[in-house]
Amino acid sequence: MAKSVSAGHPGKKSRHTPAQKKAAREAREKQARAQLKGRRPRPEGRYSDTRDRGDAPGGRGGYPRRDERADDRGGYPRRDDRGGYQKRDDRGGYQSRDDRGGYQKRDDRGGFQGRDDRGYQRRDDRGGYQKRDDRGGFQGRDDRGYQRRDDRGGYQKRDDRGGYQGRDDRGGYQRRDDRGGYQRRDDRGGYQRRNDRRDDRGGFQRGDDRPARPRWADEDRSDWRQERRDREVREQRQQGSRSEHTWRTHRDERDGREARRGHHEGRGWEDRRHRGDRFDDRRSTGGFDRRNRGADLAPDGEQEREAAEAAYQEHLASSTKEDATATVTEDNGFARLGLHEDLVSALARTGITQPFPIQAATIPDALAGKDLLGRGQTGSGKTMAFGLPMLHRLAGRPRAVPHRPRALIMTPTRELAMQIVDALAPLMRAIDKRFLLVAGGMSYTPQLAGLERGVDVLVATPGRLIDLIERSAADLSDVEVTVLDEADHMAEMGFAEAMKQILDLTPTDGQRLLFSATLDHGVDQLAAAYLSDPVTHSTNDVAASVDTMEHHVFLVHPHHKKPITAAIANRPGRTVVFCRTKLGADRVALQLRDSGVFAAALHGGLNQAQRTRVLDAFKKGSLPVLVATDVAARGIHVDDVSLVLQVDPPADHKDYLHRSGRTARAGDEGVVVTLALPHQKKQVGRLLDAAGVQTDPQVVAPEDVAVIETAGGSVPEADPIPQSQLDDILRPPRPQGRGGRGRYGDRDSRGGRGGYGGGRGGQRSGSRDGGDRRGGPSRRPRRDPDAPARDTRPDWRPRG
DNA sequence: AAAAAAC
Repeated sequence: MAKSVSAGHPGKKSRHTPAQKKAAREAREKQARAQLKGRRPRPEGRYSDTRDRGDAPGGRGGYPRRDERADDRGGYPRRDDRGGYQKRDDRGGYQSRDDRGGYQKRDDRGGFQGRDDRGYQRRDDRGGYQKRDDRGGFQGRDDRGYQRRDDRGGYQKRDDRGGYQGRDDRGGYQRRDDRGGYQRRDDRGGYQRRNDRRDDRGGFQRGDDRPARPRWADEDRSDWRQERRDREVREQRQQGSRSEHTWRTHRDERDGREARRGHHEGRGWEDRRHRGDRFDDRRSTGGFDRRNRGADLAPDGEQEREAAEAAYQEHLASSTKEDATATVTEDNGFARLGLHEDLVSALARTGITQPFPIQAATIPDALAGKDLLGRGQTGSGKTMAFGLPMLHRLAGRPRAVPHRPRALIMTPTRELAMQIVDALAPLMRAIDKRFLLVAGGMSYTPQLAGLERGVDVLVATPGRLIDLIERSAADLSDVEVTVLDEADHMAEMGFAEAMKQILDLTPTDGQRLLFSATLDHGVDQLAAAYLSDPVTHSTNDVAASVDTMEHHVFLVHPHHKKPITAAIANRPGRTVVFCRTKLGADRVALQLRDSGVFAAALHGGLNQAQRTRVLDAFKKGSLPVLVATDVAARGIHVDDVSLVLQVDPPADHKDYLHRSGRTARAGDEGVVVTLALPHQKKQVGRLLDAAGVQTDPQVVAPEDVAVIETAGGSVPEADPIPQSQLDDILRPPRPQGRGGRGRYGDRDSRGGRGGYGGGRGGQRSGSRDGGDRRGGPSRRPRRDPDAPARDTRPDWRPRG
């Protein structure tokens, strides 16, 4: 633990002063409460109190922000901007922004200059918080523009547009990628960059009118296509000559401002196209089509809600096994490990009585409080391997103080986080602990409210957690156990920084459990920095050596890829198809549907509701084929995936193992087929070697039915799958209008809830906390009579 | 190189 990097966080040390600590907490709580109520906290006496407490990052000092903002456009304004989450509810976003003079102020304080000035520096010094703030500041603004439009336009719009939304969401990420870091520096070349930026700046105006009604939203689709063609021509011209900048400038001068606007928008569009997926994505998810079919929507909405409810009930039923009566028998392996009896019996109720090898190996050490480096395939039971000791440690302890979770589980993807909550929820209820999922793409409200109430176990993805920490909604200084799941993924570039930031905020003497499928460079570093004297455990099996897994490599001609893919995927049983890119996933899914194989894409470009719904449909079985990017390669567990088809070969052997690990789980049989184009043969060969797979590539043509059938496939003969069938999956269940809020909470995550949490907590713990929930404000915890009662969504928040 | 992760 001495190794832990605490030096950079002197604030942490200072927390031995109880008085300070208390004052800080009180101020924080007060502020958080105020935020929850959508108003600004009152000044609390001297400035310095609040500001000291803020310990700089994010400039959390509450009150003076407003004024200071004009002077120093540092973290303060940002916080204001972001604090808007509540206000957003109360008031229409844009308007109030204008009311507040938000834009103006930003102009005054030279927001953009600030960004210009600082942008470079920041990138240079890369100070975590600052950079975040800044990036966030600008980015957030942009994103929020979109977002807010979505929020306001609400539900319907999102419905109408379907895939479109995804595009917005993705815009955020992508943009961040583009702008952030080295990449942007590389591609932009000063000029272009500056152009972009100028455009962005113009974007203030744009920010004002655009979100309200993006220009293109009013355009006919054909115009779009025309415009797109035009742009393609332009692109070609630009590529042809290296004088893009000159050309642009010239054009701008020639056509004047109006043209620049057009240019700007065009540019944005081009950008998006370059990024790969927008257009096709939208097309494949039928956003526009749906928009044009608006008339269908109203009745569909009702159906959809019913369908979702049904799906939800189904989900409930399938995750309600805990009801089964079971007694803890003498040979219960978990009892022998010394686990808390409530945990053991809760496990027994779900039919789990014997630990998997990794569990048997790690649990004793974890119970002993040691730091742990666990290496094993997902599917080997890692969730319980860390979950059980963690909960054992919490069992019988007093409830966590508000905002200060006792245990933290970090995962690289939202899906994985949900999955972990699903798995651990019954156990946490069994020992009467509150838990909360904290992840992006979902509403803040329940997360803030949950933290406000106090959460014992926090399951989180990094970004949102940091966000909440910056908002002072979460404080990690009471964390006793930290779990990093899929640590190899989180040690990757881009994630690592966030992980370190988070780990630095947890006490150095806490227990840390790190799980990773592979132990390579990044994980080494992370482990060395944050684990003290760790015990290493590995289940020696790599996925490839699972003897129930069968591997094939098919060498295919590029032209044959599509029919062969369809023939392989057209099979009984669940199939996961992996693609390298989001665009590829969308395209393959579309092609499969065109060929009569029902498939849907899953990737990070979809909005969270869609992601959840797609995955849920796949789990439920209503969707037989999932076409995914590597978002699904790690950790995601779906029963009975009998085939993994890699349309694009994985990037390296680790990815191969991760991907193939989606099948042949828990002793099931599974087939892994990798398609390789001729020029990829060598690469795939190396990759398989590294993965320890022995398979001779076979040359396969569409006629080779016998070969294709090795995976149980057959040439599909069905009609193309209509878009509507996909829509049925993607479309959120909808509590229409504001009235619907009660049950599912806000729109953004409602879909996500649809199948996932929905009321799982409600259902199980209904008898326990239902009253509380219904009781609304009057039954809120004493200490917080003002907490919003709106979160009636039972899951993802602590029960209590 | 792509994907993922906050707004």
